[in-house]
Amino acid sequence: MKLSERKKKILQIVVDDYIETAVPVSSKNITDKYMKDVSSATVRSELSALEELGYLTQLHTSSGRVPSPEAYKLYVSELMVKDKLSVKELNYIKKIFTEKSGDIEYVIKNAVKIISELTDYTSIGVPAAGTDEKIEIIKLVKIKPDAALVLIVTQSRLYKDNYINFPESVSEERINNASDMLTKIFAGKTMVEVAETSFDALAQFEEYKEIFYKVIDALKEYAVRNENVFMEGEEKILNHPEYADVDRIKNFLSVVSSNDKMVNILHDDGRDISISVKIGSEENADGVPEGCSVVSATYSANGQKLGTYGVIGPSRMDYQKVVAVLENVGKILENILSNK
Amino acid sequence: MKLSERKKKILQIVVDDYIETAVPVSSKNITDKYMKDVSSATVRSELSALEELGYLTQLHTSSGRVPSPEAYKLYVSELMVKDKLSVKELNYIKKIFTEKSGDIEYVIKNAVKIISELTDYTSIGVPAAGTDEKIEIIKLVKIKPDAALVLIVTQSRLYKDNYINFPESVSEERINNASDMLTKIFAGKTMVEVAETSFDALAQFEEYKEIFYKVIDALKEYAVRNENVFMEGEEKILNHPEYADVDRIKNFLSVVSSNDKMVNILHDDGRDISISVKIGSEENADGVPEGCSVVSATYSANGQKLGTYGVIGPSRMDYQKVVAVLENVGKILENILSNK
DNA sequence: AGTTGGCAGTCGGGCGTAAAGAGTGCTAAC
DNA sequence: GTTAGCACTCTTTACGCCCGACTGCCAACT
Repeated sequence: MKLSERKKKILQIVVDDYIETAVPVSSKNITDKYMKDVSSATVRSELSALEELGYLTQLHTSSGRVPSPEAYKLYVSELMVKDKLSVKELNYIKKIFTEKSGDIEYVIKNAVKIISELTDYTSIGVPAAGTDEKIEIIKLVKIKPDAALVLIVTQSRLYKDNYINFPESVSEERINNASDMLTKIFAGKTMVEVAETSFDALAQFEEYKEIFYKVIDALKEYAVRNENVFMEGEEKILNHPEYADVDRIKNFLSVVSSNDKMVNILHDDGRDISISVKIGSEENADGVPEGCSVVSATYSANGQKLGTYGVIGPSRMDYQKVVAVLENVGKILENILSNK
Repeated sequence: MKLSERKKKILQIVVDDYIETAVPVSSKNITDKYMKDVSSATVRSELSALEELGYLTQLHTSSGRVPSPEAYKLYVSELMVKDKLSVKELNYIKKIFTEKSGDIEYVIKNAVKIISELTDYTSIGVPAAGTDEKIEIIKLVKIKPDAALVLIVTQSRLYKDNYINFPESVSEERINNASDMLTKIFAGKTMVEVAETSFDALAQFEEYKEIFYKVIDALKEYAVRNENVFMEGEEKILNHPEYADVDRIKNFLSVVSSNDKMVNILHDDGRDISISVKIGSEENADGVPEGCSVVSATYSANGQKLGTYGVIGPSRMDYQKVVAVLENVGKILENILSNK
């Protein structure tokens, strides 16, 4: 079902116009604004054909046409004219990322913020799971007489959110020894492996075994714990006229504020494409709410996946801008992080 | 302007009924449901008097009465019957807090989650600023050949979100030495003090001064960095009929998703009360949106403020439940944390 | 003096009708 | 293949209307 050039052009016009105005597009509107060389009747028959093909729908008999999810897909993959960011915007992105440094979570937080600012949509990010990376260092840091912070360093991540408590005070020396031994034992294994193995052999380390078991528990917890989802501008969805309806808002927010659902939606499909576009529809149970689209990208540095970032908004989304922003943030990010 | 007992009773009835039903309360409704001993005409004159006193308002001449912010204030401080949590709810709270441990941020996250679950409102929490506490330990932990994590331990907090990068690889020994020296130099001072002092004297430490200055920068950043605001259930506001209006939702979300604004609202006023209730109105520029109320409490353990937690929702809020939940979560939390 | 029933007055919400407006689909002619 | 024209459909808005829900006031009662 190849589309004629004119059909493509008209479809592009419909999508562009609908994205801009949020108003169903009529044949007259098309001829007036974009195609003065033909009459509205001609366009009408083309529109009718495009509807037959599943690219357009009508809300009711006497309304203009609205793009279907299929139309958006085609638009993004073939019809859309790619946007370029202004120099100002590019510099802004660069500035943020060179000023700040830190671990992946911090980078993602900033990326999400920038993306939301530049696109004016709700933006989201999840760090790539590092639990299948090899452990490099395990370190216990004594914080209180009877408590220590468990740090796990893998190639791309630092896990630093778990604590262990001891029944009584433990000397710094013991803790340092334990750190060194743990690193020796577990370096080269992944957290998932550690979580799945039983370490009966550790029982031999008499005086340390208690600490070891606690650390293993901490490791296991990291392995199953959900990744943080970072989000910015969840209220921006309200700026769009299709979200004047409270039920839709409710639905949107309930999806967006559920970490599990967002991780699921953002989870990259292993496909090796830079930018993925998911468009919500009734059948598509991907988790993307109907009428919503998610545009996302997975960024890497030195061959290691860093995380997935994206934008969620109405299907009637400014894909040109969004794709441009995601691509550029990605490029700049990967450059900076790879050079390190 | 003391209210007669009957006026108080009627005002209480109006607030109770309005909280329950969200419908303006009429005189007939009152006599039918709550005061069968008098006629509606009698109640009408009382209502009229209460309106005169500023406790009630009418949306239009032929509507029932709605409580004013003043009425809610009086209701919470004098009229309301305190609620008790069920044993099931109490056990649920206890279970969560004994199972989990960790630093303050983790505790707050959990508290906020529980509060939102039990009250069914949007709940929020901010850790108390620890930047005016005395530093106990400064520790640099080598993560990569040329990068270290900066840990600062104060009495109640652990700061663990700042990194420093070195131009070249630095040995573990040097880093450990630096940690020890830094702890000696800065222990007993607060981060705010450190941020305000200039440490020209450090220039003498030749080979360490570079590391020192970077750590001081990190300290300064902690000192000015905004506290995290934890939030749960921001979509729950939509369950209330007064938030059927998109503009109000927008306003609510824009306040709630601004960390600065929330910190401002939650900032405890130094007053030594356990539970604070702020009710939004036009004049009151406290930052609480009109039509909203914030109920919050500041929790401490061992004389040290831990953080402020609360609930934000429509002024027509189930104060009985909310106050009970906040009080009990606080009690349980303080018990558990003090015994440690 | 406080309370009550009754009644007039006000306002909002729901409903049907009417008219206007926006678009389409179809057809006959070019 | 394209076009102008026309009939048809459906939404939106407005208007008028009536009903119901309250209140406020007043005169009568306890």
